[in-house]
Amino acid sequence: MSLQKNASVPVLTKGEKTHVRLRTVAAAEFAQRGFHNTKVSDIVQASGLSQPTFYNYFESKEAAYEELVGEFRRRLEALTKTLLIETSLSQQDLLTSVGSSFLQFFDFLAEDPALTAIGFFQPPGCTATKDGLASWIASNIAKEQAIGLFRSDVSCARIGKCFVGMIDQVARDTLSAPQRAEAARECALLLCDGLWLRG
Amino acid sequence: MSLQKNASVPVLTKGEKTHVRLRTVAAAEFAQRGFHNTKVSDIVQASGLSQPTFYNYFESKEAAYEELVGEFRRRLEALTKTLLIETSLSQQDLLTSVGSSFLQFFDFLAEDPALTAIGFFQPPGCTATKDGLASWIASNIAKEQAIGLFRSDVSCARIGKCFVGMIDQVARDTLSAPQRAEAARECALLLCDGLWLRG
Amino acid sequence: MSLQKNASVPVLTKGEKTHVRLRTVAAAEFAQRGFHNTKVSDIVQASGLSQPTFYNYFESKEAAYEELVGEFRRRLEALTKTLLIETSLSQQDLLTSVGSSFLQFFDFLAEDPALTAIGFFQPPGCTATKDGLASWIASNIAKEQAIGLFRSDVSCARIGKCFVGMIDQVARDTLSAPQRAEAARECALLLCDGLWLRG
Amino acid sequence: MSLQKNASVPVLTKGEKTHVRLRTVAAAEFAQRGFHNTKVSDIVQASGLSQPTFYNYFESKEAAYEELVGEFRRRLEALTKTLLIETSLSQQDLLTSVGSSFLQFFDFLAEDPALTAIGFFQPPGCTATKDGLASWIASNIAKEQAIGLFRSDVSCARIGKCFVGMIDQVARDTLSAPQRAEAARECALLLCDGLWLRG
DNA sequence: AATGAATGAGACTTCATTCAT
DNA sequence: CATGAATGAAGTCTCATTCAT
Repeated sequence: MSLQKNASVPVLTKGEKTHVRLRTVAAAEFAQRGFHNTKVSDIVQASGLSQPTFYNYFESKEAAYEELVGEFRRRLEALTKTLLIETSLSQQDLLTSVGSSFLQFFDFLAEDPALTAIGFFQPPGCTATKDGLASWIASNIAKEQAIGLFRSDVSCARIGKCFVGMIDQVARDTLSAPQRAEAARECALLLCDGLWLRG
Repeated sequence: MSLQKNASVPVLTKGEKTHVRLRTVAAAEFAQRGFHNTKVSDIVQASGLSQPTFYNYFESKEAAYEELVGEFRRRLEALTKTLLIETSLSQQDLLTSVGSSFLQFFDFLAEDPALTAIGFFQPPGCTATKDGLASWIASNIAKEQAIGLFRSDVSCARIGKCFVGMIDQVARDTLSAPQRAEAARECALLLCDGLWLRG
Repeated sequence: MSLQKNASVPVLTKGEKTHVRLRTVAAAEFAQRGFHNTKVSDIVQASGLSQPTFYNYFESKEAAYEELVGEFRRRLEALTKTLLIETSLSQQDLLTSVGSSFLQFFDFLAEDPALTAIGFFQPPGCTATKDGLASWIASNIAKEQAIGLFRSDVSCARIGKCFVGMIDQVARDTLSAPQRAEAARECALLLCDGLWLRG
Repeated sequence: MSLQKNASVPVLTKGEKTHVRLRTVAAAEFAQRGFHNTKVSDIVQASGLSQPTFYNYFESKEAAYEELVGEFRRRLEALTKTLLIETSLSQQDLLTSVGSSFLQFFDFLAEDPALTAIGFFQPPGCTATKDGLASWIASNIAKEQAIGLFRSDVSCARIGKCFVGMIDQVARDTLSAPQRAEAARECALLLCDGLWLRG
């Protein structure tokens, strides 16, 4: 038994545990009530702590919010990076692949609903997050256009925005895993195949 | 030419003019700063009026906001109703028609930017507005599916949401008239034709 | 037909009628809600008039209130003056006479309930009114003590206050005419005969 | 003598002391100016505190007022309960006993003049307090009538009201201890013996 | 005789934030 | 590490009152 072993188990000091608790509770409160309608006193009360303690761990209410939004964005960016398609595919495989991308976004957004609400759906942060996402996706698309996967007569930026818009509206509802799969399939179908009946 | 003719010109009383001014200024302030960061004192100051006057025309700050949001939604719903396609079209004409719908939405959203910000982009009202729009569009789509214009293997509700999501993200930027035309064309292309290159 | 005749019929100008209406409505509103909770806007709304009109007839909200209180006090003082007993009476007749005084007070207070509420039961005016009444009664009592009608080992001022206190508490409830008669009889009994059983 | 002894001395925390101070000052201010004319800013200024502090200890201005009125009523009810006469007495002793009851009320009302003003003399609470007192007294009287101490041809409710009315009017003036004794004696005389001279 | 329109002055209440312990 | 206690700074809303017509 080496000490190494303990290193893998997260050993949190009391202070770190408090920080985590505050972050978790803050996320839940912000998600439920929105930034403006959440009071610091709500957060500490739900945490069983006092107000000054909150300020031991966060510069301000706004800083706490930023911290949460920032965390969400980092995760989202990381995910997006993994979704780049790097090789040519058949149309059928492309459909599957795009569907998988949608699904991974939907799953990601469903994973931590409070954080998602704060980072993706709620003002004041949601706009910037979506702009970021749109540009990350656009940058993927640009590469995919370059290898001839996608049409190039629509700008990658535009496609990125449309992609984000679809995700945004569709993921707004809380969806079960099968519902997410279905939604991803339909979104892919729409985006790849287009709106109308084909002969 | 008799004085009668003036009867057709809207003659506003002083009070009505004040109401209009307050509404206009309030819309601008709300649009610029958001609901929570707009103070009644900002609005009246920018209107050259006193605070109590505000309360002569609106129940509360919130009521004023609702009034503006409501107005926006009514207009948006009316527009949407006019965009139903009622006859079968060739693929080419359909593309044009869908493009025209996008364009009309973009033009509408650009027409009164302050009101649009409040009703469409800003919390707390934007979610409900978009849900409304999605359902109005879905109801159009359902009819269009029924006459065989659009594929039916994706639910009209889903298509409505995707449509709204695209509009939302694309219209977020302030666009000039030609930019809007371009954007509408591309969105239509994407939604009708799909993402990839066709042989 | 002489013009004299019309003199007996109250011929009110439009302005006088408005004044009366405002006074009546104001009395009702003040009585119902109290001075502080009655808004000038309540009064004029209930009168079908506008706020500036109120100020055509009263200096201020407070002045209107004073006018009503003053009117009540004048009537009450006049009544009290008529209740002086000027001749010696048998004990039985005295009881009747004191009972009659109580009854006249109760009837008076029931006559115009709104005005009574304002002048007799409600602050801020009620204290002064009762002090006035107590002193008017005391002055009657003094004379009645002088002619040997009442005991003199309790000061007339004290008796006046007790009298007023009894009236106040007993008349607080809205009483029907028979209830008032009964109340007056009991009060007289108590005040003349005393609290206990006599052999 | 151990430190233990201090345990019997009420040790108030800083917060409790602040609460007490605010209550005391609030009572004085309310008593002096009345509820409507007392501003929270008056109270905190006279307490050397800031406005938010007031709201740390009371829900609202009204709640603070209620707290004071409630305290007064509780004390008054407790006192009244002790004044029930449970044994038969001679007329002379009864007079003394009733006089003592009056005196105890007068002393009680003089004890904490600010609280008395709020709970007993001032609107909006005074009416309910007096109704309460009248009914508590009536309930004593009922028992005293049952054992033949008092006449039963006047209802205990009526006697209760008269008793309260007398207390109310007589105690209105600020009286010194000897004046209170004199007042109590005269009131007892009046209530027991009646108004007129006896042979 | 009456009013549409406007306001000065101020009250209550809230909340993020800090100090001293 | 944690908190009891306190507050600066605002913000919404109310209401008696007045001006100009």
